Amino acid sequence: MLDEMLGYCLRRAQVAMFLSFYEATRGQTITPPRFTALVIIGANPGISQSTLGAALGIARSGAMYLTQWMVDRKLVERRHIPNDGRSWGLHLTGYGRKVTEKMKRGVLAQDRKRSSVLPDQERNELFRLLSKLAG
Amino acid sequence: MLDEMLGYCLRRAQVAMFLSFYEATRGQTITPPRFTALVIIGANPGISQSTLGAALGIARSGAMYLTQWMVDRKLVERRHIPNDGRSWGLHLTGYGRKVTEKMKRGVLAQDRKRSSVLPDQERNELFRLLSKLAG
DNA sequence: TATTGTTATACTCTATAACTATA
DNA sequence: TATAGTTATAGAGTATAACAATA
Repeated sequence: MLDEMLGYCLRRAQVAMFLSFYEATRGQTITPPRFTALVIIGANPGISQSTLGAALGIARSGAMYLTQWMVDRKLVERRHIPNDGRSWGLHLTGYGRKVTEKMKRGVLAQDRKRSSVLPDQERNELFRLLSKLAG
Repeated sequence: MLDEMLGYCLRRAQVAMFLSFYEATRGQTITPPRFTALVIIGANPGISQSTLGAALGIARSGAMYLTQWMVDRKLVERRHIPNDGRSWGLHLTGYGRKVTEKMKRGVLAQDRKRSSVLPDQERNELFRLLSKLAG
């Protein structure tokens, strides 16, 4: 009965793709949320912790926890924002940028490799159908 | 860049489908793993805790935790297996069967409803592509 | 008053390891 | 020895609530 549900079918495919992520980041302590956070900060330098949390769908305190993890590893640094003493802007460090770029290449390549069971035309069709479903 | 990754696209679609699950089970404390466990036990009466855990991909102790949750709510009962004093067989109670059947209808209907943004032909194609991907 | 970051605390789910009783 | 269940314990990740500093 579970096989008739699109939700479960999606879940299984997602688990399979997660294995690719895991393989691409083996040995590192990077999880999908951490990786996503690094990519988001890289693409939006100066983003605040709260905004990052909102983008990831987690609470402020969780964003703090996640940010601290990246700061402790010198991947990210907090910089004061002018004209607002409350909030910090998040930026990748030089090291963080290097690590993130390397991970991006690895994760993308592995994602491509795993999804290569589908010819390009089917892969594109899958993207289209998933986007339609996600709304 | 995340948009180019099938893994992330799958994740987003899966989150959207999860909302359907959440709506279908609103007010109950049923999670996907709990629902899955009930469906599996219903389809495999007498299954052992360890086998259930293996099917769900969790450790023995986790299967114990999950089973106890269902037993506490009178959804499932443990029955001794003849000729083996170690293991228990898991069975839905009458009440558990009723609850499970009702949830199955609700979850299936909601899954159908959410995926109805896709015409049947596209929905079937999505199933096919996802299965191919999941291997 | 509202917002940002922070801290304290608790809860859920998961894992590992040790224990028991059976096999 | 090996297996099923159980228990104790610990960890990650999340949430809520309260607080300080700032707006």
